[in-house]
Amino acid sequence: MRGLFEDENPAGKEEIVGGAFLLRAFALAREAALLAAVEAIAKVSPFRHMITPGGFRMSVAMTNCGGLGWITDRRGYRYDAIDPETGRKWPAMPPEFSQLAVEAAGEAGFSGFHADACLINRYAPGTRLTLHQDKNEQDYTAPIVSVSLGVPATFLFGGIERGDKARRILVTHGDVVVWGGPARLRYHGIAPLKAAQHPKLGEYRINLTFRKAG
DNA sequence: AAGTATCT
DNA sequence: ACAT
Repeated sequence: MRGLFEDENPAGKEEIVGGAFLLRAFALAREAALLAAVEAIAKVSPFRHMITPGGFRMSVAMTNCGGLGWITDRRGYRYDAIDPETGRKWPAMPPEFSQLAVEAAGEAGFSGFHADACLINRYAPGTRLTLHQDKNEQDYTAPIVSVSLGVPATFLFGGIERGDKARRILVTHGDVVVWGGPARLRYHGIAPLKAAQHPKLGEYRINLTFRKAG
């Protein structure tokens, strides 16, 4: 039974499939620090809509922090230490980000996770991310840690092949999804965001995705 | 194809 | 299906 307010979801761990876990409300107590850090990062490296190799503008607005940032342009997908929009290094990974990532990974059974990249995605109503694999990282032994903030979204969690049936999981403010090991290369995405309002983020959803990219 | 168009 |  859901609470009267979306943010009242009780904390808890649920295994989605082998190697993938939903940590409900895991980041909730840190929302103020996380949102302040996102705001500071976006002042240095603003959210922008990147272009896919196919020449399409992504509906999700993105920025990064950490030693490496995920980027896409007509040449392909990759990680780079330099923000192509500013010509400077991505903002440093805030300590509260690193701490959240290692703790969430540990809670899911992946000890010693040290993220060197954090992709920050901003979703407006209607924005989506079609099913894809995270496969631009150097090795796949480290898990992926995905933190949801703001309006609720439907997280799509599929299989190893694109055509595999995807599970639909409602992720709300403060929820964290961690996947690694046998689930590391599973397809995943976000269904078109339904219009809603969040007290702190208005119409937006923010997602922090931590990786060991290098 | 981390996106879009088009068809059932 | 398409084919950066």
